[in-house]
Amino acid sequence: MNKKLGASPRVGIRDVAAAAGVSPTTVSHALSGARAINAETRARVLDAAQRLGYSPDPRARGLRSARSYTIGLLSDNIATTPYAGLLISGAQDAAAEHQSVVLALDSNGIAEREQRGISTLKNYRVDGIVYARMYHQQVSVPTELDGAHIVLADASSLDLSYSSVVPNEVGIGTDAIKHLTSVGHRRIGFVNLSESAPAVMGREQGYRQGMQDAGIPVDESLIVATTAGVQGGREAARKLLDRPNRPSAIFCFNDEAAMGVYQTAHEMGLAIPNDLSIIGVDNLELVSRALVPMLTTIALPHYEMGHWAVSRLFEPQEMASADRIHRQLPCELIQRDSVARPRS
Amino acid sequence: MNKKLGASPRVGIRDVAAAAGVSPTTVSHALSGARAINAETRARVLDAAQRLGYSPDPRARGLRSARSYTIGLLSDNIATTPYAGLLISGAQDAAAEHQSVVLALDSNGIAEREQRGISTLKNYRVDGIVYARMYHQQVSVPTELDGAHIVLADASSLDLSYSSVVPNEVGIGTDAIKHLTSVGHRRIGFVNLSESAPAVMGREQGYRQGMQDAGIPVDESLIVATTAGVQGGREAARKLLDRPNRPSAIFCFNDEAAMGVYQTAHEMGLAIPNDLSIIGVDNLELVSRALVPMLTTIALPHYEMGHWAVSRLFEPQEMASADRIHRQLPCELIQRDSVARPRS
DNA sequence: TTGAAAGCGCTAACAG
DNA sequence: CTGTTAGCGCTTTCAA
Repeated sequence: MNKKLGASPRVGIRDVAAAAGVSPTTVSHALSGARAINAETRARVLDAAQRLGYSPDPRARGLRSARSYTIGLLSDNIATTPYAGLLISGAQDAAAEHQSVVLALDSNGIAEREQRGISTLKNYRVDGIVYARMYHQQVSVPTELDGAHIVLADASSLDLSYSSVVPNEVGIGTDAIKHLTSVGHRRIGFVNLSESAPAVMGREQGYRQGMQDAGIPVDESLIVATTAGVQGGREAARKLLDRPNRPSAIFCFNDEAAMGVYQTAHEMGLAIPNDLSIIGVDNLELVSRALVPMLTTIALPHYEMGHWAVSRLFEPQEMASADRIHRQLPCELIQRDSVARPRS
Repeated sequence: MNKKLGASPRVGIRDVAAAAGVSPTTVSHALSGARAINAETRARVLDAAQRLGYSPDPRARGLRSARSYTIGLLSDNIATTPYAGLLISGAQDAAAEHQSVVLALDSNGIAEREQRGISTLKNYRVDGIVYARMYHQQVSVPTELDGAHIVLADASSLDLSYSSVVPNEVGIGTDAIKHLTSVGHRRIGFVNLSESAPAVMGREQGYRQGMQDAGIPVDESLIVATTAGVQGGREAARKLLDRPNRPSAIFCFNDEAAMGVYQTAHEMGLAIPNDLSIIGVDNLELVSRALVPMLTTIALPHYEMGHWAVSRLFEPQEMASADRIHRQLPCELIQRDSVARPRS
């Protein structure tokens, strides 16, 4: 007991070679498909490998072929942010499709930890790096990463020399408004953050676009910028609802803000969705399913971003050409119970 | 541009050896401390290594020395569960302290994915495995892992042949009750889950213990088992509060249940904390800070469990002896605004 | 206290 | 289509 994993003398490529009556080279190529092999020989090798439970040691493989079969994932706070961990899951799945694995390192937003993370990834000779953020933001890639094979996830950078994948922020706005106008709303408030981030700008643009698409002139007083968090949502709702001609629906920057709007609506005796329809962004199940009534919201494609980023790292064009792709992924509207047609 | 990471011909042990005027062997030993080296020579080597920015390739190292400098972390849904990702952070930090890295694989609760994860970890020749769960539960370690070097995190198993680390569930209960009784509560409700899990049993035991410690006989009708989720909290609160002699405080199995209790209290026109004090477990910031008033709760030691588990893997005793440690970590009470002394 | 040689498990380069 | 040889970068043996 307490043997090391694989203590039973691991079967190596020589064992398979012996069993199949061929050379190790042939086994290697039969398994990797790197060169043409007689079909029958190949079958014999595959069979032997299977029987012996052989699978190549990625370290030895990498040592020789200058690949590590490992992708690095450098993030700020993803591991500790609700559901953003899905980005990691997506990355893992994509890596697995290429017989690779992901080494996820979370800097927790601390610069020094990021530095160490970069060193670690370099040490482990990762084949590529996903540089990710927990929410869509503009980043500048650390210079220590220069020359590395990098894709940005849930982040974009000023210089466009890295491929990147982010949510379609404008689409989030237009989809939300489209959903609201389609059930009859015309006075629609927008609770936005008072920061300058891609998500903030994009969703506002989408809001304006959506209103325009519905032929509704934008009433600037219906757009209120507030601070992050539930508290911000409460305050913004107060401004929006505490007036004679209040909106019949509110599009919230995220679910947290929406939660604040719920609270204010409750205080004011407004019934959701009949007196006020609400739509959020994030699909934080913990919040959106807990609210009464359950919140209609737009889910961010975390899993998909992680998957796309890693897949991209494996594409030959990414390696070869200078053409970078900047992809915006669509976001899904999750219909629950906080939207209804307006009264009257 | 677009060179591979470390394309600039990486400095190897030979370069350092040349620069320091010694053999590669000496460099290796000077850096690893595996054998005695003349202090001056050693200094020269260290200096050269530093200057050249050398650090050994873990793959080559591992290939020779039968270690991979990699710890595997096999979990069910940790990456996608709010804040449980902290367990991974803790594991990473502990691994870094031992020049290692963690390969985190999330099965998403799918058996087939777990199987593949195990194969992957075996392939990568990890030095040890943390078998983790997103919440404290009883597990049986897959037989495929037999012979591996394993520690359980946020999980325990029937056979005690693996070291494990879990939250002190009983302590959670006694701490909660102690806090409540210390401000004067005597009729304290307990909203528990109707499952049979270590957390459920442990917290109830802690509740009883806490009441006993305060010299208060347990009123069985004050303990109500309900389903998981906010909805369960709402129903349980209804049972507890809709009676003449209602409790002045409620200890909730978790924050979600607490959220449900808040909602019911609101509906019934009960003011928190003055009419009803509430205490939760989990410290889901998204929930506990969002509620009005903010929720007093008990935080689970996710980070610490991850850290402990990996640290344990590196301890020689763990390797050598059959003595397994089953550790219960203390949990911190986070005081916010949902507890006050009862109305006379 | 140090160095030279061998080899971890695999794949690339070079034959045939 | 297949095999032989060499060597990835390091650490371990063995020898001095």
